[in-house]
Amino acid sequence: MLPSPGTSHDLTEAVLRPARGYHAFEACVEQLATTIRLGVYPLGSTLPSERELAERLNVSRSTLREAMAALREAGLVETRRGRGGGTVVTLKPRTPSARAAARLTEERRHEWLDSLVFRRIVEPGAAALAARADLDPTALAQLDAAHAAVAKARRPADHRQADSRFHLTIAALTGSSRLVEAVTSVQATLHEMLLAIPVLDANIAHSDRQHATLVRAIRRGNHDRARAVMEEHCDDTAALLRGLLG
Amino acid sequence: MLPSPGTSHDLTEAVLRPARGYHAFEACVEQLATTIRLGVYPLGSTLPSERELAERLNVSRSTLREAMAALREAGLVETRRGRGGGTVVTLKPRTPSARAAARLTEERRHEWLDSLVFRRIVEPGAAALAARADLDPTALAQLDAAHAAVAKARRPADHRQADSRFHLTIAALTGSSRLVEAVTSVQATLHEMLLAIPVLDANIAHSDRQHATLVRAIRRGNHDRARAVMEEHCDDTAALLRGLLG
DNA sequence: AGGTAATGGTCGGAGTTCATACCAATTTTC
DNA sequence: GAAAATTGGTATGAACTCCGACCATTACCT
Repeated sequence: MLPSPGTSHDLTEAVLRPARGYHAFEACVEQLATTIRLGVYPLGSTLPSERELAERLNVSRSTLREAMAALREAGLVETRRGRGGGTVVTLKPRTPSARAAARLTEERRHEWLDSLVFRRIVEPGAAALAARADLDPTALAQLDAAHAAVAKARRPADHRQADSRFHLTIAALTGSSRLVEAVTSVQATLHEMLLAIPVLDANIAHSDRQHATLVRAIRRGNHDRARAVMEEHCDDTAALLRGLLG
Repeated sequence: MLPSPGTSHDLTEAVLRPARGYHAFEACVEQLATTIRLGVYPLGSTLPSERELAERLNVSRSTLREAMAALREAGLVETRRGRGGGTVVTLKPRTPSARAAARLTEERRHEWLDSLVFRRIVEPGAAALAARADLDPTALAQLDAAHAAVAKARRPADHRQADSRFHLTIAALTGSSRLVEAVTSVQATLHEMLLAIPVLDANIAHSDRQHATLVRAIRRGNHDRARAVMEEHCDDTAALLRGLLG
């Protein structure tokens, strides 16, 4: 579906996209698994009830239940019945490892690189917007909490999850649901990519410094600075990934 | 575990989105109608064959045909059988008019405003990226053609379509399919909004000047300038719309 | 003129998804 | 301890979607 690079930039080719990529079932599995892996629902937390989730995802409960069964079978969650029961996250965050950067579809690779490009636009935009908004104390507390979680995380897997949450939190601060959607999607892909490469302490330290600078810029309302820092942050990650993934 | 649903900045609330908004049939109608109204397929042009469209939209031919039937019934297209036949666009571009800014769902209004926010991030990003890329002569020709079409358009309806195409063309120049998707979506919403307000010659002239500046910046590879101009362009349109739509 | 190819039009069975109702387990509440 | 409430578990039939094969029409090509 993706035109190979160099193909003519024909509008009609570029604009028409799959009207519906997956079946509802797959879409649910994908979204829930992503949500869990990104740490939106951390280890031990309880997901919303089936009925609520079904409504939220705009899917029948039957379909949602099939998705849940898949997650259960995959070991991401466990389920208890009865009032006060529900579905709890049991997945331990996966530790990044340097395996399997090979075995990549050309299409997949193209998708990944495209995500990096898109990210470099969307996330700096979100950062600038967050800096522009005047944030209420609650919002600032969320930002600080997310930032502290990243800074405190010791094990690489925890750091990875906290990092995702940090970036999602910034997007959520803007109050734009479309932005949140875009960042979620971008972070999901990014998460996949980062699992395929080795993690270096130096990279983490560098990243943490950028996070701190970013938070400062957002709190001060310096949107140009916030954007610039986030751009640099994205560029650094992208360079790392492009280098290691080809 | 789940914070109260009043917090608009809650991650778990913000991240979970409908896994699938429409049925395949509706999605097809929507996308095709949008594509036509945005002028990707101008009046008199022939759409791709049903088999090709079905594959492109990742939908069975039966479903696509139902969508086509809806478009036919709505008067957007006409269909002829046999080799050399196909489906041609018959919709005359609608003339913007000052009606029906009333009768807006609160949700709808929220969606519209959100689109303006998202646009202000995505389109300037696309412009900057297009300026950064070194464009081959074919690409430059497409850019110029799209620009010339906007500048030449006399009737408001034609201008509106040409404007959409111009913005889509810039996104397409970047070669990023995710960006094209984002801009398409944003332009579709924008199109709806602009149909609900009166069009002023002064606005059009102003917009045209910005287009010219933008094209110049892109051709020169001045990405900062390209972004700044596009930001201003978005801000101006947004201000107009926010003012007239409340 | 006749054959070929490309197009839309039609049909039927298989798989998904949906909506609804009801059952079962467990906690909370009184 | 009993009732109520909330949660997951199950079942059924309707509607939608998909796939594949085949038919009908028309233009192009030899």
